[in-house]
Amino acid sequence: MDFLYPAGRFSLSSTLECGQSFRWKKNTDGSYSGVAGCRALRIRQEAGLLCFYDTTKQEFETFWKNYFDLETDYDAIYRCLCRDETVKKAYDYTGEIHILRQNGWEGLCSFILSQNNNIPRIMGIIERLCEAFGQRLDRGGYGFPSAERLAACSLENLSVLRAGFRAKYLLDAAQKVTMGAVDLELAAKGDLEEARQMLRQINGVGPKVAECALLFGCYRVEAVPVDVWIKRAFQYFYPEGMPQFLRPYGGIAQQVIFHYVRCCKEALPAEYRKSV
DNA sequence: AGCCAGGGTCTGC
DNA sequence: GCAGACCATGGC
Repeated sequence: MDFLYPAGRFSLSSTLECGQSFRWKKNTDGSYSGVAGCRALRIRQEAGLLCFYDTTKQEFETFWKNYFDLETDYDAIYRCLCRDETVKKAYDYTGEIHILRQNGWEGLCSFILSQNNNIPRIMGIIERLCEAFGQRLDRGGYGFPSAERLAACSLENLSVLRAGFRAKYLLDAAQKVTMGAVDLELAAKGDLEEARQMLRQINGVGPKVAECALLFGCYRVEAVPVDVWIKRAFQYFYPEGMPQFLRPYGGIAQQVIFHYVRCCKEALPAEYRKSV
């Protein structure tokens, strides 16, 4: 059974393609198929309406509404953020990106695997990770494997992922989460600076990966990951630093700008699209 | 062939 | 504190 929901200014395509989740694939008919947690979904947006395929009102209300963050007042957030010229330009290009309320463990793993890597390959590694160690789902696809399941693996077991040097980082994360040295529930609620330090105990988790895990895995919207694109973009747009008033939603501002400068060739002058 | 990809670690000044 | 080599893999 399908379920329809009026989505206001929400942009499904930008939200799913802006690089915050690696589990959604666009189908030839324009819909998207993906898995979150242990649930598979096909979804499309048409004329402002979100169409959830093969789901129920019940599942929408208890899961997908929260996952797509449809109850947060993004109108108010973007009204504030768009007082900044750069965010306004980016927003006009990308539309209303939501921060997905993804699982913390999945977010951590995803961005450990993202380091020095490109998005298509990250998607492939995560797909193989789920196929090899996750749970097969009724409606097709595979759930994301638990930390306990991965902690029981050896490095050789993970060789099927072809994740390269990142495999050992994944194992260390699985072990520390399983042991409780890293508590992702706490990272979602507690002091942000303490959460950063906790995550950076993990081998292979530096400033950027920690920030991504916090923003995209723990919904810490004040966390601002700085990768090479954001570094260049900020040098160009914010030579004096990001305006203070953006900070409470700095992660959202960052994400809109990230998607904008990557997708729109005119967003940055050529000398800022390559190193410094 | 060589460079790059949503970086991090380790070494050497 | 900071630059530079190195890390696996795959696409262009």
